[in-house]
Amino acid sequence: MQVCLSTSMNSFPKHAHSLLSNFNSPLELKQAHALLIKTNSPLSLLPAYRVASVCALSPDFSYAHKLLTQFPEPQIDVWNSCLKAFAESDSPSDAILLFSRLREFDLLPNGFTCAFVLKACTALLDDKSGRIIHGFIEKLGFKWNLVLQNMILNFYGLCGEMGTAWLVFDSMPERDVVSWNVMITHLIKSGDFEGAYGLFSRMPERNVRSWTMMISGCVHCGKPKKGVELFMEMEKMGVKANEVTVVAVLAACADLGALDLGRRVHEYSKRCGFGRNVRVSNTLIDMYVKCGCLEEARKVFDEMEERTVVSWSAMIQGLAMHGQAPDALRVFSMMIEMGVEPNGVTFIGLLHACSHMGLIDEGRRFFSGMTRDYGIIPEIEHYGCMVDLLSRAGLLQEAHEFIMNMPIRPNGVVWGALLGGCKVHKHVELAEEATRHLAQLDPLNDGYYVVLSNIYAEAERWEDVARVRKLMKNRGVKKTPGYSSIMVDGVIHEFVAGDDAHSQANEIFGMWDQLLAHMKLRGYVPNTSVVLLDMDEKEKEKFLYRHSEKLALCFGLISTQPGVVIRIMKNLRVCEDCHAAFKLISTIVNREIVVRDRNRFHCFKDGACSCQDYW
DNA sequence: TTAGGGTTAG
Repeated sequence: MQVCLSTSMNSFPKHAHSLLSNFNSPLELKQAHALLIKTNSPLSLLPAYRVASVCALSPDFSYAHKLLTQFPEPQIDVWNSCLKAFAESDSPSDAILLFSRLREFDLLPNGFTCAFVLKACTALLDDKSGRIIHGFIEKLGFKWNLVLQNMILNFYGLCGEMGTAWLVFDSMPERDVVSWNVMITHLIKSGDFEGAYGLFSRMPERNVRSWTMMISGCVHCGKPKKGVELFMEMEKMGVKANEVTVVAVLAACADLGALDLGRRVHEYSKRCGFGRNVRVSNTLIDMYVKCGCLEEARKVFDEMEERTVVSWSAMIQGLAMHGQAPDALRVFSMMIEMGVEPNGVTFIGLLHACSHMGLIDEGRRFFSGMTRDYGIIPEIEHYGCMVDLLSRAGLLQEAHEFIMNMPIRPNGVVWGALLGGCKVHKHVELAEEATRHLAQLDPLNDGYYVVLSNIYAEAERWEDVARVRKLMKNRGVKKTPGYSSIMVDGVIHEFVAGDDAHSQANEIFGMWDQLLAHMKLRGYVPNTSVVLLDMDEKEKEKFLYRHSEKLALCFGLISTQPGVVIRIMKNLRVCEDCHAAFKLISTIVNREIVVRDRNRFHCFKDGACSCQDYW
């Protein structure tokens, strides 16, 4: 053997040594292999671990496989290295293929073997092979291995087999924090929030991951308030938040519009040096956007050293939500100039921007350009944006034709967008058609019945209004009550229409009376047409003056210092009368009023709104 | 060898 090697060293003095021990690529390995064959040297001259790992880098599985099966004195460790590499490669199924040949070589799998094959099964979501490995692990007595058990739990969770995951979890002789965390994460993903929270409450010990998972789980399950509460509890217990925790709690702040906490977390994040983390910055952009602070979002965006397509898309979407379509389009141009490839979400933001500002031609161009120039196939969301764009602009027939010609089946949102346009442009027939589809697609969504009933009310078709109400009652659909909230000194105050339950109700009503007097001097006429109830004018006015957003605004005015920006959140859309009133009030009190409604922002300043009355 | 994170139409 030594002779052969020295012969080869003499023939290829410079490359031989390096080739035989330092190969790092499949090509170099093939050259080294060829050298051994040429010099009649044994394969064992190649270091086994290196063979295994480089084999797995090769797209040529059969070559790797051949080399491994020819290897003298097969060792399970060498196979394991190869299995690991294949499990982590682009074709994890090769790991399973390799595993199936172990028996031919009289090799007994050990715990690592199972771990790597299980990893491959997990990557492939191959529950058949996974079950075989699970059986294997039990048969071979690796049950004591907690890591393997946790991997099995994770595997069943990923395959969506929570029943089996519970069986494994319940039968585990001991569990560590990972076992609990794995169960919680999959319960959240399967939509069982209560189950996940139940486990979280019962955990014997929690680490920062447990807290983070639960906070982000709250956000994903639509419980951002609970997420914020958990974050506070976590802080109280002295658990230090990391980048991932910061992302989770910022997402909760974004959903809640909790600017104070969002700012505090931003400061904390800077102190901890998380500022360079792209995901943290992306979430900060979104948080500031959704808390109505476009300038601060822009500042975070501008200061980023590295931006991904998500950063650009979040900024475009933010500008769209704030009615800054020209800026959104400029940011898109910058993105393209910098060579960042847009994705489907980028175009949702762009179409959203166009739709909210009535930029019909630009919207049409983006819609056709996304496939032509960037190869992105429009999805249902893009069609939804287009229907919204056309319907808002009053092109209702075109929107209808667009829906009829869609290559994918329109969903409730698409017909809902047409219905919204019918409300603005008072088109009863098309509204009825849209509602017929919506009754099939989304029969329990109260919003659509309410819009149709409002369309009839505006046309003074009270019998039809009554008919829709009856339909809602028969189907058990209830109207979501509208409410507005405002945060003062860290406390959220919520108001519903006609609310007199607030401890300062009298001062709130007094403030409204003062404002009303000023507004009337400036030509305000209450727009009672938005009160869609069959009652007399005076009653309607009284009703109008107690809208939840007006109450929240008056409370904001009596409880904050002059000049401070007032931020209000509303769960539904702002009504037309409140919109007109807020424009006037912004001049009377010389304040900026930011209202976040169901799907966009209205920034009232000096008698105008950032939406330019197009919403 | 095991668990957590960002933008998404009305």
